[in-house]
Order: sequence, then structure tokens, then C-alpha cells
Amino acid sequence: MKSRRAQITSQLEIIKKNTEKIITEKELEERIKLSIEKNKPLRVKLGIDPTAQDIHLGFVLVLKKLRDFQQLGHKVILVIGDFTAKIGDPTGRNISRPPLSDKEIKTNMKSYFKQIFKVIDSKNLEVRYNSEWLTKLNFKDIIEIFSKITLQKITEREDFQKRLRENNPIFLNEIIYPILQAYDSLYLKSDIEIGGVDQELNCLMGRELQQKFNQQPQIIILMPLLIGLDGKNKMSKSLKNYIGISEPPDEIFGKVMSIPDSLLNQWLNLTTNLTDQEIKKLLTKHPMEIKKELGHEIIKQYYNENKAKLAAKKFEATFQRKDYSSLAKEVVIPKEIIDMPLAEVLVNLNFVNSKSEAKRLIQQGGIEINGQKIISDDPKFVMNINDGDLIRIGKKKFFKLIKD
RNA sequence: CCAGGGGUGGCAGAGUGGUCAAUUGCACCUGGCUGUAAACCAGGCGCCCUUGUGGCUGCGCAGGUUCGAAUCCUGCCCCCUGGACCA
Repeated sequence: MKSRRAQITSQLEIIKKNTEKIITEKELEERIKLSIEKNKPLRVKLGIDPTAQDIHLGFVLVLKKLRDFQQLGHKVILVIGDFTAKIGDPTGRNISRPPLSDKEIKTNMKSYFKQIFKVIDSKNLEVRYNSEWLTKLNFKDIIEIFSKITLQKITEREDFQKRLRENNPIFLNEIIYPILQAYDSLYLKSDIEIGGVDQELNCLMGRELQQKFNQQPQIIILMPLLIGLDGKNKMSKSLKNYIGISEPPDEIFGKVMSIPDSLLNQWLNLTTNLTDQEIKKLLTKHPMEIKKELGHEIIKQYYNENKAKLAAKKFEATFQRKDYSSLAKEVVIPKEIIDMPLAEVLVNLNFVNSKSEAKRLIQQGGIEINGQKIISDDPKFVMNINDGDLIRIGKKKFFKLIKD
């Protein structure tokens, strides 16, 4: 049996790993100490927005931290912002997003949970929908809450500042958002709230509200923002620079190979379970080799060792030895279209969005059949298609053509 | 409510009667170079066809003027600024 002191230290070490900021570390230590003494698990809250379909590697950082808490025996509370989603969340955008319907939320959550449970444990978990308590507030309650919060505090948020400066509209429902998130913390009596660094102000609001209502303020644990595939912006759905954890292994591998080298250090640290020494050693290799390892490590976590190896092999075969056959999906070409001009065939098989796009690709050399580039200025260019031909469209689309 | 300014392609932002499918930047796509990197360079970036000094759709929405409208007029919707009101 470890001593109490040692228990605290080891918990702290696990909790602090990979975090960007903790408010405050001192309080955290005290709270853990108390939890151990009283044998009472901490209530760790994460608010999630039911808008997303794909969970990406950036968000996984937060989930992994929750898993750490679960493994330490604490209680994780997932707050689904079904109510807040309906009023529109201003986070990180300067136009308000359209509210979601109940049905959309339901569909979103189904795929959400499936993915979430790849990372966190479905036990030791409490899932709550914030409409449970938010719909019950009456206007008097709301005003009481509002009376504890100043406009100055709300508009500290950079996004609001920017909009104020640029004279872009800020709607009142947006202003309310952080207050409601804060109320979640108050209602649930959370000990800790976890989020990305962009959530700092929202979390602080919870802290403040708890204090104003004479509750122990929650400790805030902020995770770093993972830089996305473009190497510039934080990974996010709207920028399409993300890797979703339920994407096929080949896809994940390909995406990892395409990240700029400058991201390697951050990604190795944040997206894998490798130790510092292993990472240090890895970083001496050629960037391409490092990426292969990185892809392997990432896939391993969401699939298995075997799939990870397979993806790497497939990549090497496909892109380095240019054998596209393993990536190609089989597509049957109906008899009626096989003699049509190539551009039309591509449209008919839904390989491209419009005939103009197809023609452009053919003109610019973006089409390859059996490894042979097809270039033609003739819009009526007819291609002799044979059974089993491999076609590559652009960089990333491959199909094996099967005659009807 | 009053006065003024404004609403243009994924975003930013030009254009104020024909040469505007709409300058430019970012994003995106294709090619080259590579490590399917990044950077860089070149081209492209509404749709359709009988590929042409071609047709259609398009500049908040609906009408109108005109041979011709993103550009002018009328009505409507929305945004911003200032004022009035309130404190």
C-alpha cells in the first residue's frame, strides 16, 4: 500500500501530463488530497457539444485526460449540451451557427458515443443532458444567476472583442452560452472541469458562479490544442484539417503522412502513448520514417496492431511502389456508358461532381489508368476501358473498373 | 422611431450601365519538384453543349427602366453607425 503522500504525487503526475494549463495546481493537489482522505471520488466534468459527427485527434486529448481520471477512480460526468446547442454556441466563430433540432442531436449522439467509447470507459461514467436542469429554470432564477455576472466578464472573450471592434453583431443568446455552461458546473457541483485551452473563459465562468453561490470552485484543466493537417490552425471539423478516429486505417495513415514535418514533435507527444525516451530516439530518424511510426502508433490505438501494420504496408505499396490495386474500390460500369466519352463516364460513376471538373482533370493530367497518365484536350475523348482497369482520379481516388 | 452607410462567389474584399462568369488575396483542385511531405513553381477554380467573339444560371429578395443591369429606379428583408427615447 502506497503512502498517502505517494498516492497524491502519483495522481498529480498522471493528471498533469500533457496538460496546457491548470487553474490552479495548488487547489488540485488539495482536492486530490481530500478525495483520498475521505475516499470520495472527484466529479470531473466535460461539456460536449452535440454538433459533431466525427471525433478527431484533437478532441481525443481531452477524452484521454478523462480516461486518466477514470483510471484513478474518479467520476467522470459528460454533459451533453443539448439545450445549449439549441441556442447556438459562439465558440471560435464570428457568425452564429444555426440551432440544432432534437432529432439531429439524437443522431449525432449515437455516433458520438460509439466513438467516445474507443477512448473512455463506459463504466465509471455519468452522462447528463443539460436540458434536464436548464429547462427548469424560470425567469427569476435566471435573473438571479445573471445578477452575479458582469457584461465585462462575458465580453472578455476574444471572439466577442473582435466582433465588437469590427462592429459585427453579437446576439444575446450567444452571450448567455457561457453562463449556461457555468451553471452546469454549479448544478452538478463539479470538482474539476476539463476542456481545450479555448474553453478557458467558459470554465472560469463556472468557477466564478460556483464561488458566488458559495460552492467550492471547480479546478480547471486545459488541454493543448492539436495543430491540424495544414500545420497552421488548430484541428477542427470546420477547417477539414482533422483525422477522425473512426476513419479507416488507410485513410488515417495517409493523412498522417501528409502532415508537415514541423508537427512531428507535437503529434508524437500528444497523439501517441510513446514515452519521452522513445520519442527522443524516434526524432533522430528521417521525417518520413517518423511519420510512418506515428501513423502506426495512432492507428494501433483505435484499431489494432495488425491493422496498423497493414495500413503501413498498403501505403508503401500504393504510393511508394505505385501499385494502386490494393486501395482501389471496385466499381461496376454499366454497359450503356462504357462507350461514352471519358468525362461522361467519370460523371456517371460519380467520381467527379460535374463534367467540367472531369474535363479539367483530363486536360491537366489528373487521370491515370493502369499507371498511364491520360491527357487530352478533346472534350469528347473516348477511352477504351477494359475489365479490371485501375483508374486514379486526382491524388487520392482509386477505382477498379469492372465491366457489367 | 429618425438620419446615414451597407448586403458581391467557401472567406476576405474590388467593381457603380456594355470589354463582368465578375480584379485581387486566402482556401481549394491538378501538374512539376519531393518523402502522396512542407515550401516553391506552373495551370485551374459556376454549369451545359453542336467548344463558339456559344448557351444558361449568378452579385440580399421581388418587381421595373433599358437594346443591355452586380451597377439605375421602386418595394421588401437583414446588418452597421449615429441620434431620439429610456436611464
